[in-house]
Amino acid sequence: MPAENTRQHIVDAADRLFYEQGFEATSFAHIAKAVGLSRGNFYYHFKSKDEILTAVIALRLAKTRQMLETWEKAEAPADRIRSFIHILIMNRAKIMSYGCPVGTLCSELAKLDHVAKDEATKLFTLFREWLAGQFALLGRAGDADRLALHVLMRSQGAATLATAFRDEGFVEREVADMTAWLDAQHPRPLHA
Amino acid sequence: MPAENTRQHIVDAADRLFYEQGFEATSFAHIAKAVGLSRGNFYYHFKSKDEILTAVIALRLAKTRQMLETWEKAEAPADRIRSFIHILIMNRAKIMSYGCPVGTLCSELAKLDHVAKDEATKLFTLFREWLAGQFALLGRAGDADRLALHVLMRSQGAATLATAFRDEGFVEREVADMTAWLDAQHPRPLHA
DNA sequence: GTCTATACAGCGATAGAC
DNA sequence: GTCTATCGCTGTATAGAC
Repeated sequence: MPAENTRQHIVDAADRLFYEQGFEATSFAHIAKAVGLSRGNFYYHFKSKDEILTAVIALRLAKTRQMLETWEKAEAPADRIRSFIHILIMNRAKIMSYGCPVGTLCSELAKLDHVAKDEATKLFTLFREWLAGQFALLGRAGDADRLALHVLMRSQGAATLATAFRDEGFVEREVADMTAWLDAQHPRPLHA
Repeated sequence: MPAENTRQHIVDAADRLFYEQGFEATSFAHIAKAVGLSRGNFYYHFKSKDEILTAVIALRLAKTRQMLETWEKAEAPADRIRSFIHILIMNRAKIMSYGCPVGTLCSELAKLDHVAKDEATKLFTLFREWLAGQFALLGRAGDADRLALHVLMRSQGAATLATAFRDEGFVEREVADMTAWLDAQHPRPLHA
């Protein structure tokens, strides 16, 4: 297998395992087993576990940028924000088991005081700036960042409680509440 | 030193370290060093790490019940909820470093699929039912649980973002927003 | 580029002296 | 009730054969 393919398999497996088990709790053995590789061969591709983490964060940033670009092309600003909110519905099964991939990673790395914690925060910053951009397009340039943080805050709170209580109905109500809040933030076209 | 004292010292140290470093990342060596005890002697007091975790959760539940009781005695219902919200201000330094002790523990134990995860969720349930009780006293018995979850959700979201962005001003704005929201939920006495 | 073998530190946990 | 010594295992990481 070419090195690039193997490398990608490692990052994909690490991405999933870091999310599902946490960074600290995931060992090389776990990743190696998931990829079907020997532990020793690992270090040909990555010199350390931190290097894998860096690659995982870079992958998540790239995937997120791609998702946001897709929304930018297909939808109107208000619907783009709705798409963001609906991640909670789309991924509710995983969120109830493992929480939000961004929030839980940032929290874990903060506790570990890990060198990559600022890099992980960039995932939040990416959403924050994108959401602010959408609110600006909705005529709320003056408080776009505040509104963006509000959406992020509610998503994170909903995800954390969804994990703790494992209540699917709660997630649906939170999304409905957020959507109602969003509709109240901008003039809706009457012909919609 | 009597066994009960030593046991309490262990639980206190573990409580702090589990919060600051996470459960998985905290070893017996860390706790032993913090208490000033040898690793081996540990097992006289606790048979396993999970047993220490159980004791830590029980301690947190007891401390929380005590705090809520204190508020019940001293304040009016609306002020009790304000006291809850103001935990974010009181503990903002720790929250910016380590997140919310309840939310981060529940999320970590969920990822680990740990046997004690439901026990940790009881910390949330304690706050949830207490908050619902206060909203009921404010004449919102009909949707008290929904309002309680809303307060919990916002607190959790604010804590997670506070940890990620380490922005003290953000915490203060969130608390102000939540307080304004709270004031809109119940009729305020005009003579206040 | 992948393997086995291995180093060494640290983990949770145990045994037994004092 | 606290200690030291130690077990077996797993952790990250390396060396070198193929």
